[in-house]
Parts: sequence; C-alpha cells; structure tokens
Amino acid sequence: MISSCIHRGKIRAFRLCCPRYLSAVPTAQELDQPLKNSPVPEDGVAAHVQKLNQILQSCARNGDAIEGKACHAQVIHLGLHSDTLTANILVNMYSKCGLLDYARKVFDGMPHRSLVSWNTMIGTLARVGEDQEALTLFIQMLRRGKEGAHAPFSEFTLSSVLCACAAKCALLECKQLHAFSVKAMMDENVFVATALLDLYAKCGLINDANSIFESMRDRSEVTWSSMIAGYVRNEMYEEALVLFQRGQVIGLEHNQFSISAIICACAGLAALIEGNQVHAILWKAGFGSNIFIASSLIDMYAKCGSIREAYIVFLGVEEKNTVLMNSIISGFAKHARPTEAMVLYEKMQQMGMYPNEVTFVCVLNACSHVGSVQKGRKYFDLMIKEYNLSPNVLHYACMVDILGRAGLVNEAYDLIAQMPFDATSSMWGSLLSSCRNHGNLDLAVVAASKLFEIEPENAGNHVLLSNVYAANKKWAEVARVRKFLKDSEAKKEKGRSWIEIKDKVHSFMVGERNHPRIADIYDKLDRMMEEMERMGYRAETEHDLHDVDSGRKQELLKHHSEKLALAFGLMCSSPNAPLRIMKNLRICVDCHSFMKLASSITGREIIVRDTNRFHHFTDGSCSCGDFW
DNA sequence: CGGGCGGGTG
Repeated sequence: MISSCIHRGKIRAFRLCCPRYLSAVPTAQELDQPLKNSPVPEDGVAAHVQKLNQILQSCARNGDAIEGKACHAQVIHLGLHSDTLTANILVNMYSKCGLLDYARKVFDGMPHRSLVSWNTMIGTLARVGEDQEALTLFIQMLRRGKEGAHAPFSEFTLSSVLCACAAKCALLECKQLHAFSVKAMMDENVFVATALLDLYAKCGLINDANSIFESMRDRSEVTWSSMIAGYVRNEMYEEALVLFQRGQVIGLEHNQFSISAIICACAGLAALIEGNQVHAILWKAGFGSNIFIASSLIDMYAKCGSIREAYIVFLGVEEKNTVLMNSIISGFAKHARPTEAMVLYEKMQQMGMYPNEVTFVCVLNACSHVGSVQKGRKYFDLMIKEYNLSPNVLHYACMVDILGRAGLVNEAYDLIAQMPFDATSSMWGSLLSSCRNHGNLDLAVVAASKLFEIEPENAGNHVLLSNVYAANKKWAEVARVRKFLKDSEAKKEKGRSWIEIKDKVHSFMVGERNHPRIADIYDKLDRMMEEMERMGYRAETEHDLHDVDSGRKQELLKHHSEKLALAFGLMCSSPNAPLRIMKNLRICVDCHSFMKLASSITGREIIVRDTNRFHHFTDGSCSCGDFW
C-alpha cells in the first residue's frame, strides 16, 4: 500500500514538470496522420519512449483514460504504434480504464503480437465476463502459436482461460485445460493450480478441488480462501471450518474473503461457538467495519438463534447499504419479530435506500409469521407498483404461505395456478401443511400428489399426508400410507436436535441412548413430565404419525429429540442464558406445546430453530404466530 | 506489459 503511494507520487511529480504530454489530446486528423516533425526531446528517443510507457502504466493503475488517450496520440506521433511493447501497454491501459473497444482495436491492429499481447487481451475479456470471446481468442492463439512465433501459451494464459471457464462452469473445458497444464508442466504454478481448484469447486467436484489443494507445494492466500470458499459453496461447512483451523495453526493470516466464507459456514451449521471465535479473530484483524463481513456476521448470529447479537452488530455499522438491511430484516423475520422487520423497512426509506427484491422476500416472510394477509398483500402490491420489481418464485412462495397459514387455502391454490412460474415443492409443502392445520382434506390430497411427483423419494411428504388423514380420522387411509412407507424405498430423514453447551455440541436422536449422561437426562425429563401433567399437559399423539410401531409410539413421543436436548440444557447451562436448540425437521405440535409449558415452569427463555425458523418460548407462549 | 479468491433470500 505504502509503496504504491510513493510510486504514484513520483509519477505525479513527473507529470507536473512535463506538461506537453497532458496537452496532447489527439484530434481525428492527428490520429489518422502522424505528424512529420514531431518534437523529439534532447535526451533521445529511447528515454522519451520509456517515459511515455511509464505514464501509460500509471494511467492503467489510476484508470486515467483521458491522459492515456493523450499518450496514445504521442505514440502515434512518434510512429511507435507498431512497437509490440508499447502496444501491449496501450492494450492494458485501455482495458484497465474500462475502454474494452479501444483495447481490442489496438490489439487487432498490432502487426506483431507477443505472448503478452495475447495474454493481456484474453485476461481482459475473461475479467469483464466476455467468456466466449476469451475462449475463441485462446483457440486462435493456439493456432497461431503452431506457426512458431512463440510458445503457444503460458501460465498466464491458462489462469485467464480457466477464469473464463469458471464463469460458465464449463467442466469439459476445465478437464481439457487441466490436461493441457499437466502436459506443459504448468500445473504446479500457483496461479494455474488455484484457478483449476476454484473451477473444480465451482463445478461441484469438491474432491478434485481438494486433491489439487493437497498436492500443491506452495499455496498462496488466494489458494486457501478459494478452497475454503469452495467447501462453503458445496455446503461442506465442517470441512471449511477444519481447513480454516488448519490455516490458523500454521499461522496463516486469513483475509476478508476467507473470513466472510467461514462466517457463512458457521451460519450454515448454526455454530454459535465457532461463530463467536471467528468474530473475535476478525475484530482483532481489523475487519470489524467491513460491510461485507458485517452482513454475513448479522446473518450468522441470526441463524444461530442470537438475534440480539445480530442487532448489536447491525447497530455498529455506520454506513449501511441495502444488503446489510436485508440481512437484519431477514433475521427479524426468521425470529418472528415482524414489527422490527417492518420498522427497519420503513427506516430504509427514511435513509434514502431502495429496497430490492430480496428485501421484499424478507418482509413477506415476516408477514407470514405474524399471519397478516392484509400486510402481505400490501407489500406484494407495493413492490410491483411502487418499485417496479417483478415478483419471483420466492415472493409467490411467501404469498402462498401467508394465505395458507391464515386458512385461505383455496386462495393460495388459485395463486399457484395463476402465477407465471412452475410451482415448487416448497409451495406444495407449505400448502399441504396449511391444509393439515386447517383440515382441508381435498386440497391436501391434491397438494400431496403434486409433491409426490416432484419429490418421490421424500417420505416426509407421505407422513405429512397421513397426518392429514389422521386429523380427519380416516384410519384406513392412514394405514394405507403407513404400509406404503414400509414397502417403498422412500426414507424420512431422522429427526435430530442439538444444543451447544460450554464449547461442545450435544446431539440427540429420538430415544437417544448414547449420550454419556443419558440416565440423568431421562430422569430430568420424567420429572418435568410429571409436573406438566399435573398442570394439564397431555402428550398429543393422535395427529402425528411417526413411522414407528404404535406400541412404542407413546414412549418415543415422550423422548422427542428436542425434549432430550432441552432436559440436558436445563441441567448443564448457566441459569439465565437462553436455551438454543437446533432441529433438522419441523417442530411437531406436541413439542411446541411442551416447550411453551417448559418455558413457563422453568422461567427460562427457550429458542428452537426448526426448518430455518425460530420459535422463541417465554412465559408459556411462543412468538411464532402459528395457530398452535 | 499480462494471471488465480468475496457478502444477503421460503
């Protein structure tokens, strides 16, 4: 940083004492016809050319297109435009200044192109997203190379072309280029290897990416952050954390890119302990005020169940943008705090920020929590009429959810029928849940059959439908679905809950036996049950089918994974901290009322995250706005 | 004179 400032200082000083370069704005005539008697300075042509090139390079660094053009005129005056070195610098200058057409014109007009000329042009095209053109030029380059002027390509070419392929996720080309690099013995170059690694990760071949990473002898900062980001992109969050840790151990300084990726990993795992540690690390490293990192921190805290922490991070950011606002609004929406979400939406207008389509997904999500059809419709209209945004599938999914939860299942169905998209499984799933909760058997069957078409392997859908039959006392149908589930290959994901206590994650399954303190946990749970039953709690077992034999059903229901996690949390956590329980499936009716009562008799705040939504239980009630 | 990494959404 400092050295580049000093360098720039030198150039400025040079400019001030050489005004003739600045005044030489070329006219069309001049560009066509180089002057016969151009002034050649006394210290010789060579020195003059060198100075011109230096200025052009400084123009490239500073993005100064006007002065760059002036120098271009000088180049033409001096008849230097066929000089390969100067023309290369010109191509680079124009492309760094964003004048792609000028760069291409100079490139096309060059009588002799060197390897660098091709590399610069291909690199530019790849950088600005002209992927196809970059690849076309690469092929041209290979053909010309065969004529023997220079080696067909270099490490520089490869990394640029790989970058172009990455944008297209062109796996076949990637593999060809990998073979190319091995043949040319360029696969050990850190730039080429990192670009290959990144491309494999982007195409989902994370194992290939990792084997490149492991085989590299020297890895740069970029190599590390590409690998970490690759894991995160492929939802391999634990692997990302392990790699991050490995970097820490060898004393690697993590940069803003690896930090933001790793926060995403923590968010994806709902890992608050690790998230807190990363927060400390990034604060020490001085990334605390980076808006990208702040946005992902907010999201991470919200997804870990810590909306207060998320809000504190939000308040600490001075210059807010739309994305940052979206993060906090989405957090409040997930945590069933629609008022806060809507107030923040209003704040955006006051601060002169424009909401985007993501903002409206978040706000509509908040409406579905509060169960306000009226507000939902209001925002849906607002985004179309006031902000000229066209609703996408997610907005329609929110509306289907809002209408369904409010009991307007037929209207939700009509919306699905008339929207300009194919219905997604999440829409039918939402509609099916709503039909179950509002007892609409006919529509439930319709929604379920659509779901079975889209996700035949997901047994959860069949369980959901059988619960609708159970709620309507259609026992023959319940039995039929159960038999189908037994015979078919479809598998229901096993319910699992986990809780973080004192730097450790404790995970539980239904009827868990393996936890070291399992006896104490069942004991604690039994005592809570007794107290609750005295208060009138009855385990709700009729409406939920859990694909187990009915003899064990009653017993197993007592031992739902989230209840075990809760009992353990009550035994081991510090007395006033909120209990944060994570669950991989939707919380059931029985557990929901159990948690309400538990919050009442223990006086503790209980937070349960099910499918990306949070239920805050305090004093015997829940914030979620669902009717149970 | 040229090259590889980035944040938010049911």
